[in-house]
Amino acid sequence: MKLAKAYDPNQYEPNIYAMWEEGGAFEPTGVGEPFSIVMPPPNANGNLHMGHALTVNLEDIMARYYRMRGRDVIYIPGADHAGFETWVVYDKILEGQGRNRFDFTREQLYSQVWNFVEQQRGNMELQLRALGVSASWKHLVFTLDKKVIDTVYKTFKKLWDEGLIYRGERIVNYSTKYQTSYADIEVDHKLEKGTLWNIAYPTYDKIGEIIIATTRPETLFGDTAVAVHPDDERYKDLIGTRVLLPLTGREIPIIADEFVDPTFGTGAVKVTPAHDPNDFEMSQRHNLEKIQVIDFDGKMINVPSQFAGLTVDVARKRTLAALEAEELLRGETTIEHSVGYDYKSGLPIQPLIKDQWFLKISTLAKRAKEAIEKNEITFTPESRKRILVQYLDNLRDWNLSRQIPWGIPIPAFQNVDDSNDWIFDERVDEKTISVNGKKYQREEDTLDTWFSSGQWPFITTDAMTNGPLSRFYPNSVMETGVDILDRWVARMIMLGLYNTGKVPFKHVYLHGLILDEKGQKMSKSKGNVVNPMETIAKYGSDALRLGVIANRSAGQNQAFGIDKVMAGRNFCNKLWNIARFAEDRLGSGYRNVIAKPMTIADHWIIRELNNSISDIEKKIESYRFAEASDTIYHTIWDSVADWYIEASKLQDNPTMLAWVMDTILKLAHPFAPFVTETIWQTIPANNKLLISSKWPVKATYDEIAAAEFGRLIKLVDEARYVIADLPGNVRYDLLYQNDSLIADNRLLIQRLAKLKSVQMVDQARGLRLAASGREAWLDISTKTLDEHQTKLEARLKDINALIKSFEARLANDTYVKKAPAELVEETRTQLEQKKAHAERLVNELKILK
RNA sequence: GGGCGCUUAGCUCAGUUGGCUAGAGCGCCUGCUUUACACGCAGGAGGUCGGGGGUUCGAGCCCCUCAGCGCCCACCA
Repeated sequence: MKLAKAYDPNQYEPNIYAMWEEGGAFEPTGVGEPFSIVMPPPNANGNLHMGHALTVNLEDIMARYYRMRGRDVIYIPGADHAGFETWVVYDKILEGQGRNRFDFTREQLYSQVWNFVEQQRGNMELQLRALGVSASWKHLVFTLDKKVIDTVYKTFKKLWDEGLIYRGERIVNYSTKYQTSYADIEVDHKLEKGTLWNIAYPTYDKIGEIIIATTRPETLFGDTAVAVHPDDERYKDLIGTRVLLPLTGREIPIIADEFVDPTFGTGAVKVTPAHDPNDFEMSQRHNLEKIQVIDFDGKMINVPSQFAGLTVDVARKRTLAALEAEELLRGETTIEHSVGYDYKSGLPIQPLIKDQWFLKISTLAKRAKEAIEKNEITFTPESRKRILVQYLDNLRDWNLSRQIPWGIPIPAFQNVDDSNDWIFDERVDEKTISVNGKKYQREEDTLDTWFSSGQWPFITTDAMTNGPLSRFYPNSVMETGVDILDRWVARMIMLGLYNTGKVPFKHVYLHGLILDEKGQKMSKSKGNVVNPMETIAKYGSDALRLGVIANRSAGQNQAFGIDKVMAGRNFCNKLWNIARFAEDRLGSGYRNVIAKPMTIADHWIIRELNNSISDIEKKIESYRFAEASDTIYHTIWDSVADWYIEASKLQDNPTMLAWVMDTILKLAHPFAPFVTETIWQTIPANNKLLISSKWPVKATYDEIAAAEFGRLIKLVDEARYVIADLPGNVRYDLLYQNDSLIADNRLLIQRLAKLKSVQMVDQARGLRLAASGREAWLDISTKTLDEHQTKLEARLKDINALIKSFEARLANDTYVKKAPAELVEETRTQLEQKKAHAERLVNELKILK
């Protein structure tokens, strides 16, 4: 097969992928030490974005690398029903149809969304294939698969039986837009300026008054007390008395509670148990009534008729106006406070009282913390470990209930005759069940998605049932975004330890966000999203992979630059052209890939590639992917293409060229899987797939020969550098005396340095190549030499500066004594070399004078 | 109120336990129809590593401090 001049990725990628998949290359071999990565499941219903591209590319690099290293690798793909996220999308569709969720039953909605997701699914999986993931499709898990639900229910039951799950009336973060409660973490807190109003509450005898301070006057209808600090002298006499709640005339008590900060506002605070978490807690302590005045749709209830049905904003204005009319406003101040917003709709979150299912978190969190502190799980970057521990320390009980139909139903039923009698039962498809002659009604809420995705590592590997994949639990690495460290990683650790007694994974690698070119977060609303599929169509999948991982360090947010992708595309083309060169030289019959070095270039390239092999191993294994990729790029481009290939044009050694090809294709494969496999397939001797072949091993070489070629490079470099400075575009003769390196490689040096000739002379003349220190001169005229004089002087100045700094270092006794002997020795050698170089330059300049 | 991160070439960023004569990609400048590649070849310019102080033989890296930018967590009305 004759390779085209330029690599066209789109022509090959789909076929290559199909070849891998059909060849079973993604399946674990069952041989070797297990290595496992579970993909954070992308939303089944959406398109992939750049963040996904980064995630799966990093994961796939590890999967391919360890597979080639002989490990028993599984990379398990997934698809997420993305409960609330998907629900928001579907809710919009309903809205567009002029309907809402209350027009349907839970079953109807569930099956509608199921169908909707069904239509979209597959799309995401095709996109993952385009990204080149070597994932085991056979083992793909969808977050609503039966085995997921079964395991989740088992976990729920276990927690229930052990008393860790309870139902309680609590203040929850409520989205009035989507009519569901949120976890604490789903609330966006924004620091903003607000008004603190002082409002007078008349004493019961209407003679005095107590002034409270509040940012939410509209909730006063739900007040059931006024609280002051027990030690506050100002209010001491009022404690235990009653005040009249403005606009209603209802009598409420003045209570004393340590919670109140006497220095804030007026030192007196209204207590609204149904709409404020602190007030709720006070109400528990003081046995206060809870009156809900904001309904789940965000409108006022249980208030005087002129306020009923108003939205919160309008109610606030009217309440203030009414208070004003009654002359109860006592001024206002501006304060900065944090307000919770719905992370989806951007509307304020209403703290509301609701019966919800909670998971007691403290024992789970404590265990997770211990495992992390004992380094049973390690982190890249390491600094995130502390953040996670801190998070676990402050975690409160987890609200598991969501009032959305798209999710896993909570398997709980309530006795219709005894509201306190709840039982666990998995028959969630039935509205009512009867147990022991009693009738039970099902819970209509669903579980928070993170409750099920928090169990992902042991669900996907069937660790609970000891299935064939259970050897892959704990997972080797969990790779995901820093942004879901607490909401996902923390929960996987807690639930993993709880359920299996083992950590769910041994290492956590966290990548940063991909920002747009200006450093802004990519988002649909800003319209700055770069679609990875478009990038692939334009530059190829490998180019995207190389571009997206380039120059990126763990945990660090970084802008996406198309120039890196273009560099990746160019690299693939370089690789392609190296292959074309090899094809020319080797024809189609070579199969011997045992390195048999003959020339000094051969020895040198073995040394270079040997170094790269260990370097890349070290970097991948320590999660420094960008550095590993950079090493491959420069090894192949600089060492192989620019030096070795150029050298082998004159001194060819087919077995070596074959070995070099073999080695670089393997080294580059995890980072550019498509182009390397494409090339591999053009080599007839390779009847196997590259993806399934073994990682390259080092070859033996002669150090002296390798060093010789190193010196040749130095000479050529200097010749090129000097010639580039000389005027015009002239080819010069290189003269030498008594120099076997030059004598043995005359033609090679001539070609590489673009010289007219390389000749041995008795009498030297022209310009000595002073830096490389060889007995070599460029044969240039005195006139040209003269013109070159200032350049020489500038170089001499630089070298003298270096000499001075080396000398100063060596003159320093403590340096010589304290620095490692090796380093001191190196400094001495460098000094000698620079001195010799300077001396040669001085001689050149003398000749000119 | 706590916590974290960033500040290195014109731009986007690397830089592992301190050894640096500070790197990459892109951009820029000068040459090149060299028979694998212009998605290329050869050469080059460009940095007081945010400011100040300290530790050390030696600091981009460690410590203190100041400034600017960004992020996360937190139930103070």
